[in-house]
Amino acid sequence: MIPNAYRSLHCNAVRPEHIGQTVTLCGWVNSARDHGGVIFIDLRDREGLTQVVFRPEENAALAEQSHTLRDEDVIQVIGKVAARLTGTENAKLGTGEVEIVATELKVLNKSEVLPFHLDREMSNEDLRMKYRYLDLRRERMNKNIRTRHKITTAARNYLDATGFIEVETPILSNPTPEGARDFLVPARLSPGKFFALPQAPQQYKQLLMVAGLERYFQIARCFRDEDLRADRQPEFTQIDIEASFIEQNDIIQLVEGLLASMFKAGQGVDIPTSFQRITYQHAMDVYGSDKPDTRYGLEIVDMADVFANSGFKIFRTILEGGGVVRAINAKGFAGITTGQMIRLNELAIQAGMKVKQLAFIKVERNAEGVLEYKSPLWKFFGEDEQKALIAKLGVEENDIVFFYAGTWDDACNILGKVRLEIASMQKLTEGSTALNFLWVVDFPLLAYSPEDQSWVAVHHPFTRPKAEDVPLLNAGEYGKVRAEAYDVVLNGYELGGGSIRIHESDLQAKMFSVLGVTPEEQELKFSHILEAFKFGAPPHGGLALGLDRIAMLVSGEESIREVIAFPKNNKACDLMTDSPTNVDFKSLRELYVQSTWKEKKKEDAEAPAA
RNA sequence: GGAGCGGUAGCUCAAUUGGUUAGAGCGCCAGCCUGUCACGUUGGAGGUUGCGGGUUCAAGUCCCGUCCGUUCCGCCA
Repeated sequence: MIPNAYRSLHCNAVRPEHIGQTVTLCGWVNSARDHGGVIFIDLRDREGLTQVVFRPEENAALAEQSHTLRDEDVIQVIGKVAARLTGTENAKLGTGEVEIVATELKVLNKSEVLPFHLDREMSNEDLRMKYRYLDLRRERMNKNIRTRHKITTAARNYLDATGFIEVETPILSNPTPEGARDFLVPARLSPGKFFALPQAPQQYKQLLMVAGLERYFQIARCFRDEDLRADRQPEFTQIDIEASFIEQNDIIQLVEGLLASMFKAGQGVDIPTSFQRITYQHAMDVYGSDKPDTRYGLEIVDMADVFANSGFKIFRTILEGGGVVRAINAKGFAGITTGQMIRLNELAIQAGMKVKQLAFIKVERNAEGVLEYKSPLWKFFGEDEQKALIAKLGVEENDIVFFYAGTWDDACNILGKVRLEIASMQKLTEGSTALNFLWVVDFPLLAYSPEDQSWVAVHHPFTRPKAEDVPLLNAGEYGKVRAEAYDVVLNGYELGGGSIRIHESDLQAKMFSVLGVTPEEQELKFSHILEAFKFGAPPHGGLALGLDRIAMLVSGEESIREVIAFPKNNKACDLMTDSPTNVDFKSLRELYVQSTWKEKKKEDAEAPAA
């Protein structure tokens, strides 16, 4: 801290070495302990606390003044640093061996009583958001905001050191044809036209590669007008990266180093700089998710070989029809409650399960000490099947095995969700400090959308197909084409993702046509990028990391709201500033915009009862 | 758009099967208190139980509607 007229030290900096010195401190009254005679004030600034003592026998007028201090008053104190009386040291404070014997007190600003306690956790989110500036005074929030600063700085430093150049791209840009809903901004000088806020600087960063920048990054604010979640806000921040003359492996190594520097800065931990890599296919098969949490097992096991010739007709028929039979062994979860079972089934039904109940086998020892396989379907299995099943799943006493038989898509989706819910019910990650980073690679390039009755890009339309799969693309086997795309995952959270891009205009045009973008639309919406690719676009690729999620995980929080200074609530409103807000007719008219929104009519209270 | 959980004093929560004047801790205000650090202590103020309707002799509690918060599903290239 640079001393100035307001203060000579931060509160937390006062140490025994200062004993005898006169210091000036500023801050907030954290607590005032008035003993009638002597008064203690804990003075707080952003760095910490120092105890200030006022004694009537030394300065009666000053002591009298100190009686009027209330919590959160902003004050300046001049005083002499003294050792605390023997036996009154406070080991809980960094400054607990010393105190300031005040000689001058200036009240810089009185505070009204706060609407909530700063030193206690709150459950009233409304109130926290309305008084966010007070919420941020709390130690936890102060720490979160500063941790975010540290990891952002670490990222900047790392990327600068590895040759990346920070470039700002436009916030006012064009709507994205596919993907999330855009926030629109009316363009007054182009009547009737609109800008959109960027969902990501995707096209700009690729054009910077065409521009020959070779290595670009940006701490980029992005906007998506979709419904919110604990880890999704309408505006959020990405560490956006793009580089030329690189391959997937180069990006992966770069990002491993980048994340290591960020976790080092934020948490002080050294994470391994070579993460496990698994294919999308493997992730879906074994975890039923493309962002698997590998802090626990509960792996999904394919049971096709066990049931291929099963006497249990349902399983056999599904297998013969090209479906799958898969199982999860929840170790030690035979004590599942009825309520938990109901919840699992509800979850599975919501995820697309066609039957009412998940098939299961529960293994418990009965009163006679004999192992019992309690299950609606155990009796349908032959003895060999039973043995094979037990061996394959490692079934033991107190386990419960859940089955799903159906299409591969449904099995992944349903068992993936069941797996997460069981882990939550069994509290498998409680108290865990594990950081399970991994890469998911070889994503499919395209997925068929039954709603749109067309193929859509799994990542985005600029993603490069794997070279060896291009023949499949040309042959129209769209579902089998894999992409040069990769996601980085931590403990079940997608931290970021990216791809090697298409840099040839003919391949890009081919991709657009597969996606059902007509030549006219291509010309209208993408002519700039298609044209740019004709002028010597280098091979390039990149990735974007969700800074908010990383900050959340580094801080051990469960919502990104806790690491964003001024977040929006569930309805995308800011309760502090009461935004969004109505605008008057004149403002709208200037923009050539008219609202069609009508307030719902109140129910006719006057109407006679029917 | 759908589902779950929640809404009681400024804050955090309690209130049995529907039954007395809706309580506690913290905070606040006032008094006392010269070594506390979540100071102590005595007293006091503070409530449209989110809102509207209904059932009932009686509703914080049951029913219907609605609003708000939150979590999840849908959605998020």
